[in-house]
Amino acid sequence: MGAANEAERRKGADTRERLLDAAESAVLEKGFAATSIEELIAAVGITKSGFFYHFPDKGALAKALLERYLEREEELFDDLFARARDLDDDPLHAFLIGLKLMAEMMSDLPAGHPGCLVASYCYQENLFNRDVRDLNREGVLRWRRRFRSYLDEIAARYPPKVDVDLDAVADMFSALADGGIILAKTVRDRDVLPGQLMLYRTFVRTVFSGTDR
Amino acid sequence: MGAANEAERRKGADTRERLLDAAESAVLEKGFAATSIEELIAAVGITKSGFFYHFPDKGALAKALLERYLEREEELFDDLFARARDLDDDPLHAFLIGLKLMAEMMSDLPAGHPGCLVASYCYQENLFNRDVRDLNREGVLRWRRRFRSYLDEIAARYPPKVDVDLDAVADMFSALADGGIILAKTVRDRDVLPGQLMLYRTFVRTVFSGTDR
DNA sequence: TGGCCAACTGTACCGGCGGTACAGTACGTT
DNA sequence: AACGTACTGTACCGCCGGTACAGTTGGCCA
Repeated sequence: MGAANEAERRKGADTRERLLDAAESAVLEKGFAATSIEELIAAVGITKSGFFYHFPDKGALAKALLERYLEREEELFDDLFARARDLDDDPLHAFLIGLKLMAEMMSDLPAGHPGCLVASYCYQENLFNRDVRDLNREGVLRWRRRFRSYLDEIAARYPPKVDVDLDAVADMFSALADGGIILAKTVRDRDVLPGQLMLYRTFVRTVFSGTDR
Repeated sequence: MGAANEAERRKGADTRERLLDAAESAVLEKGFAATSIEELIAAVGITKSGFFYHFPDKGALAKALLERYLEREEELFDDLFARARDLDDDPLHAFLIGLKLMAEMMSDLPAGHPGCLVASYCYQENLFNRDVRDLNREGVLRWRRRFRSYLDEIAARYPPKVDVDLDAVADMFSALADGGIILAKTVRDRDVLPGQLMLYRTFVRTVFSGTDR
């Protein structure tokens, strides 16, 4: 059907990706409103008309950007915790390994974590329509469900030593990650984010195993 | 010297405060770049000339806004932890009371927490000059020093049961607060932020007293 | 080889906004 | 009556986001 030109299609998809790349870093550095279409097309090397060929308006760019970001995060989490589970079949130990891998990954980013789009969008919510805001919300709720399922599995084998709401403990990861990114960026110290993730790790360990180390 | 009109001066200071009020809520809702001078003067009921009488340019508004915000936060923390200390002279118990007061205060905000300017500015850092970025950094470092001093006092009486970096535990409050605000805003659930603060409280309790309740 | 289609370019235009410049004014204090 | 504060009014500039739409390039297939 339609079929048409494969090489052209690849080229188009590539340009679109490069627009999203340029947009992502710009948005994380100065926000969506201050990210001009002109700078994006200059970075990619196309004209303004070219931009509007790929996105009907700036809002469509915002949506596509967030969708791609959330998908990539999901893949990263899937991958990382699957690897951790391969290393240890015990749910608690696997989770602790996963958190350590995450902290190491953050620590290895040479320029520090570039930022979280969810947090960026959150502080500019009125710029976006309902679609995008709901997308953001669903993204966070998916993180909650993911961590909650890990924690449920852990709690089944290790009854919590402390009285905590597991949804809150699940959210705590996201909160510490987003908060840690903000602190790391503003004090300009790459080590803050991995430090916070490792603190989450010791919290989870003490909640379920009650022991240090 | 100069002395001059007292009533006029009060009126001018009042208009300036109202400009800052309008700017603060607007910035937290859609970011600094998307906050137009025109909407601020419309909200306050003055003309554009009036705005530029109070601030030489938009950058000066950004700086004044952040300065006021940081001062108010400082006062709030001073006040709240002083009250907590009045209720219990033990540093650990006082700190735990302070955290509970904080959580209750956040819980009582009818529309949820309006947002943290530090976080908002962090995700728009390239819009601001060095002055403002350094101000933001100093603000966060002041929070760290404050909580670190509480924790040092606690650690002197209650040796930590878990091996943790006290600077990281101090930062953890800020990270959970900022992260909690983001989660609460994006999932649109006021209870998330107080929940995270209470989790920080149980973490601190288990680190220093090692017991649940 | 001719036509199709994806992926653009070129040109023109609009309105909003940040910012500048500066003259004028209302009003309380001295 | 004079002075300073806190503005208003008017006019203007340049940039940028956004729209509209017609034209062009270059692989691919029949």
